[in-house]
Amino acid sequence: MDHNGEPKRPLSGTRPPIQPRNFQEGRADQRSARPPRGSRTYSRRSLHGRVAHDLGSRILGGKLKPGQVLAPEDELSAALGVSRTALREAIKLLAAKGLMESRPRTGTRIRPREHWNFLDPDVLAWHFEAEPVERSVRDLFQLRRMIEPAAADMAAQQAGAAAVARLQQAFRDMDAAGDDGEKWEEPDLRFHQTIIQATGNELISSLGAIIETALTMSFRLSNDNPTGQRHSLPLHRAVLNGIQSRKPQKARQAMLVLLEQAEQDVRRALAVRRSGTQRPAAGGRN
Amino acid sequence: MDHNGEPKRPLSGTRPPIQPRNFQEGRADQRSARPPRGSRTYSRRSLHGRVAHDLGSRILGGKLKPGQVLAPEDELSAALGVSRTALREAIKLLAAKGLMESRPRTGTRIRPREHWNFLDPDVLAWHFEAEPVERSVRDLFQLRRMIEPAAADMAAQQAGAAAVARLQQAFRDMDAAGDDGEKWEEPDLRFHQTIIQATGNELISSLGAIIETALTMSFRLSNDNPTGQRHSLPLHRAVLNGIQSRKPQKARQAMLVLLEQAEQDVRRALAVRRSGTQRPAAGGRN
DNA sequence: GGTCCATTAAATCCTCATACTATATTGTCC
DNA sequence: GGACAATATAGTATGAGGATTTAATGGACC
Repeated sequence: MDHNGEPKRPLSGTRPPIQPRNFQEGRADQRSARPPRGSRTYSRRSLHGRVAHDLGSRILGGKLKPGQVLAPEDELSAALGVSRTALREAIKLLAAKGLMESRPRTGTRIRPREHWNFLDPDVLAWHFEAEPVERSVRDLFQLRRMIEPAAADMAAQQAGAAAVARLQQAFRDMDAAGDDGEKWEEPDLRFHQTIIQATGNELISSLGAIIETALTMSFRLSNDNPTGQRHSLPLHRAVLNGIQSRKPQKARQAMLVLLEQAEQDVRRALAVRRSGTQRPAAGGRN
Repeated sequence: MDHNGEPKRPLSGTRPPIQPRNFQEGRADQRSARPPRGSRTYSRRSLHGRVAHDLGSRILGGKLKPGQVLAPEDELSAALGVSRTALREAIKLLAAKGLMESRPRTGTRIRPREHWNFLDPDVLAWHFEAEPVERSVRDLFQLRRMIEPAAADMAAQQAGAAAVARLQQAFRDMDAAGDDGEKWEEPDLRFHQTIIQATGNELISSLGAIIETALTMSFRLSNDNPTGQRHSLPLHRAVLNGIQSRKPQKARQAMLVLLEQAEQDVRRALAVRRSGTQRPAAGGRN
C-alpha cells in the first residue's frame, strides 16, 4: 500500500509548530492578559501543557471531531514540532478528561462528545474560549440555578461562624470595590465559593470550578461594555442576610434572584458584543 | 551529601512493584469482577494506567496526604518497578484530575483536597473504593437530589419522542429483570441517563458519570443483602408517567421520592454490611 | 552591623532521541 | 470459515542534556 495518497488524517502533514522553540510569551503574556489563576491543571510553561492546550482547544472548537483518528504519534509529533514524549504526555492529559482514547494499532481517537467531562475546569474553559455562545451561557446558568440556591439553603442551616465571617468580608470587599471591575471580581468569586464550601459536601465543592469559569467569563464580557456590578450588591446582601440570620428559604430565594439577574447581565453583554463591534476579541480593552 | 538519613519521603525506598512484569490479571479479572465498563478514562492494561490507579487510590485513600511531596522521579519509578516514562504519564493523568502538581526543583506534590475534582468519574470511583462511608453516600445523594428532580422536570417539558421511547424501553427492561439484580442494573442506569441526557444540557449530561458511580456502588452493596429492587419499580413508573404525560411538577416530585427511597436502601445495606459481617469485600458473591 | 539585591549553585522536572516490546487489526492460507 | 502470520501502532525503557525554580552566597549600601 503506497501511502502516497496522503490518507487525509487530521493533523498530519505540515502544521505550524506549537511554538517553535524558545518562547517568550510566558512571562509577558501572563501579566498583561490577566492571570486566570484559576483551577487550571496544567502548566502553560511546559511544552506538553501547550500541546494539550492546543489540541484541547481544537477539539472543543470543533476542528477535531469525535470519532476522528489522530495521525500516528511519530507523524503528529513531527507535525507539531515536538518530541513523541511531549505529545504523549499531552495526550494522557486530554485522555484523563475524557476527550480522547488511545489503543495500540488503532491509534488515538477523539471520544464521542458525551464522554467529554464538561465539568472539568480546563474542558469548560476551552469550551468557552471557543464559542461563548448563548447556548453555553444557558447551560451554565441552568446548572447554577440547580446548585447555588440549594447550596445557599444548606449554608443557612449549617454554616459555621468562620464561614459567615468570610462571607461578610467578601461582601465588604465587593462594596469597597465600587465600580472598579478589576477589584470586584475576586471577592465576588470568593463570596460564591464560600457558600459552595459551606455545604460541607465535597462533590458540590468541586462544582466551584464551574462557578469560577462562569464568573471569569461574565467578567470578561462585561469588561467591554461596563454595565456596572454595583446593582448586584443589594442582591448579594440579601443572600448574606438570609444565611447569617439562618433563614434557608430566604437565602435560597435571594440566590435565585441573584442568578437570574446575573444571567440577564451576561446575555445583554453578549448581545451588545455580537451586534455592535466585531473587535478582535483578543485585542484589549480600549 | 550522604543521603543516608533517608529523608523519609513518601514512596521512597522499597515498595512492592506495581505488577512486576507480565501480568495475567487483565483478562481473568475483568471477566469475573463485572466490567465497570463505565466512564473510566484510563486503560487497566497499560502500565501507566495501573500506576495511576495505584497512586490515585492511595491519594483518595488518605495514604498520601495533601501537601506531601513525592519522591523524585528516578527514585519513585525505581521503587514502583517501572520506567520513568510510565510514571510520568501516570502523573500527568492524575495531575489532569487535580490531584497533583509537578514543578522543577520542587518536585511533585499532592494538591490540597479542595482542588481534587470529585466530579471526575475516576476520582469518585477511587473515593468510593477507599471508603464507602456514610458521609460519601450522603454527599452523593445530596447532589443527586439537586440535579435529578430538576432534570426530570426539564425532561417533562422538552424530551423528544425518541427519548421518551428510550425511557419506556428502559422501564420495560427493568420490569422484565424482576428480582435478578444483574439484569436490573443496566436498564436502571439507562433510565436515569436518558433523563439526564434529555435536558439537552451538556454540563448536566456530564453529571451522568456521577449517577453511574452511585448506581454501581449501590448495586454492589445491595448484592450482599438483596433487598430487591422490585419495590422501586412503581417509583420509576411514576417518573416515567410524569415525563411522558408532560407534567413537570409530577415528574420532579416522583424523582425526589425515588431518590429518597434509593438512599434509604443504600443506607440500610451499608448498616447491615457494617454490623453483620466483615466479609472480605473483594471476595465474591457467596 | 544589618538589610537588601544581584549572582551563583543545586535539585528536580522537562524534553529529546532511540530502541525495543506488546497488542490488536488485517490479510492470507488451508 | 477458521487458524495463523504479517504489520501498523501505541506502550515501555533508557540515557543524556536542557530549563526552571528554589536556596545559598556574597557584596553593596544604609
